[in-house]
Amino acid sequence: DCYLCSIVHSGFAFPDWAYKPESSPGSRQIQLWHFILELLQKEEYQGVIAWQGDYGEFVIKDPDEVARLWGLRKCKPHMNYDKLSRALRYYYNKRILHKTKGKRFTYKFNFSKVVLINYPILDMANSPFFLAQNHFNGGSAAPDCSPEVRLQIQYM
DNA sequence: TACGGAACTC
DNA sequence: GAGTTCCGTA
Repeated sequence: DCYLCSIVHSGFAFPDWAYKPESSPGSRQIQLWHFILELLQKEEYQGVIAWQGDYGEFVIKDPDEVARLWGLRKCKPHMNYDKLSRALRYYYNKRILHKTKGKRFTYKFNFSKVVLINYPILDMANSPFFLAQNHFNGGSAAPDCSPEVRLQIQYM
């Protein structure tokens, strides 16, 4: 881990506010991208789904298993990767996710969008802080941080 | 494998 | 609104 990552890991936990399910009051049901982040957060699923490559990029290493777990959560015993991936594709227009072309089973989160969904008042796109953070991301201060660590740093 | 329309459900 | 199911297309 890089220096900043180790500080963040030792001092703070990743804030739930970045993706808490309660913040979508309209639909009580768990959202797929919440579920994906949930799996990504737990080390026991690293053989199934894991952060890999660019910031926000993750690979579904075992599509059948991810689909099975998702089906379990939603009580949809006939869930499969074909159906799950259709749901992921609906996130493209919403700008929550996009596909990493050429890389099999690889998608990428748009984290500024993910935070905006839960905390629209932050309106990062129009804040000077967002611009400063962009500059920060361009630098080499935190080259090896996972997206959640990067998010954490943005709000330190 | 990956995409996106269409009908359907909750 | 957020998927689920099914399917034609590349």
